[in-house]
Amino acid sequence: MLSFTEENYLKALLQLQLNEVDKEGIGTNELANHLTVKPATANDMLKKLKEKLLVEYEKYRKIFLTIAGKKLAVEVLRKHRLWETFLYEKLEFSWDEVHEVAEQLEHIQSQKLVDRLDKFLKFPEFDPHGDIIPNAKGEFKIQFKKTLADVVVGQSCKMVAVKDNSVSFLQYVVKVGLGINNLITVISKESYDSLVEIEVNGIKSNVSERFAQNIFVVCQNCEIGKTCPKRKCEIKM
Amino acid sequence: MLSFTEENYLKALLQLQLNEVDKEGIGTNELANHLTVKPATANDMLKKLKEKLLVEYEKYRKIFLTIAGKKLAVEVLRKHRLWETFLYEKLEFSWDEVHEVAEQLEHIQSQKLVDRLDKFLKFPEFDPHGDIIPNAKGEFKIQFKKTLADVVVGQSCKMVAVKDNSVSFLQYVVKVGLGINNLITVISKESYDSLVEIEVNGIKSNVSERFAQNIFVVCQNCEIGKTCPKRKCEIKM
DNA sequence: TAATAAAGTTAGGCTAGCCTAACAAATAAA
DNA sequence: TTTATTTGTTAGGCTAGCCTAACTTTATTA
Repeated sequence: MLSFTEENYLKALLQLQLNEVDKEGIGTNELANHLTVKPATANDMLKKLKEKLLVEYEKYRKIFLTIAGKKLAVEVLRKHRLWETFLYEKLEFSWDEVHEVAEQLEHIQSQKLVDRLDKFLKFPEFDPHGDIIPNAKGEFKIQFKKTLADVVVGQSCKMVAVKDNSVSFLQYVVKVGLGINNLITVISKESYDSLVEIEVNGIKSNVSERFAQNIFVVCQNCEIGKTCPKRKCEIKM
Repeated sequence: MLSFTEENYLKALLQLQLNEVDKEGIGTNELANHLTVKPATANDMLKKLKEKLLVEYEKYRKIFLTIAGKKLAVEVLRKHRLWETFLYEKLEFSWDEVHEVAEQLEHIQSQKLVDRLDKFLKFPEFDPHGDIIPNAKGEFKIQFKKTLADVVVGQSCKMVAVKDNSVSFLQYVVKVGLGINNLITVISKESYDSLVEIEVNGIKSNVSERFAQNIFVVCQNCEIGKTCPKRKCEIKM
């Protein structure tokens, strides 16, 4: 059983991990800053969490959550977002009031409570802020982070999803010759009008920046559901 | 702002005060015992609470809550019972499961949360154990004092609450076939081993004196919220 | 009322989680 | 590549809340 404080450290690590896309690990200062404690304090806790096999961490190196640590952190996040949903939907709290109270409620220890709350709320997928609520198994519905607009010139990537689900956009995607699992290479980017030149199946075309921002991609080595080898494109969770 | 621990001490003092009607103060050992800590520990906290003007207390003397201390304690009790009601009515917890979780929830700090929860539950007057929920002003309406052990042979009574909220006791209550609002008739009392023979819904069983002392009852003429016609079943706060 | 038992207190010690100050390593810049 | 800067670590100290062991006061009972 973890203390409130331990749970907060794990949650902070998860949030930092999710926040920034191109991130190989989290720093002690960064973590401390996020929790508004001093680095020395965070350091103490990191040793403790390492001892408990909840973080991967070596002196002077970056911090990573272990599978076990991540699982626990996700559970806290799940509770947080379920409570936010409860406060917002059932108790008529406003959008900006829910967070503070959920910070407290997320630490209540009772599996049954979480399950029943989830059911009571009809298994919501999103909290009042539009953030995804992990399901009972701790799975986030996959959420991609990297878009075609993030890919640098000369590199290739794999299309995995679209951000915009409108008919007009989807039709446009088809017209450009794109589809899920297609390999896309970024040939060039024109800074003047922000056009992106891409090549798909040997066919070159130009798309706008806005278009590129609505195509989710992963690097070529990525496999859905697994951690990105470079820890970059991955997928929220 | 009080810590969880301080709140628990105040709540314990209030409960001990309420439990025994004719009581001139609470002892250190008694308090420590109720909280399952050592007397020395309770003593430390008493000094702190005295400093904060939440208890009246002199070395080697009995302990009393001050007005301020009682107010805070009642607020905790109110939250506890509101949460129990929420768990029972909205999340379908059984009545022996609610206590443990409410012990955690009662410490959540948010006046708005309490108010909204109260409203959401339609301002309940009683929790699932039949205990009175103090209103928003911290007023209790009534408190029971007559137990099954006080009922004389041949008379009937109505169960209105339990004194002991432990899981083991509550489960036992269920096993015996008892519940809130049940009509209980005392068939006989055995002076040799203090067993009480009762009949509920046509089913007879024997319970111990200790058990009987933990079942609050009112006479058949009593109506909740009104003064007992015989002025025996209820007490004021 | 004196002896014994029970209740209550003090002293000193422990851990979790925080701090500051001094130091060490890694990274960025000259 | 050496220096400066940033980042991270260690040592030592604090408080809250708990403990045990030794002691003191109050209550009980012979």
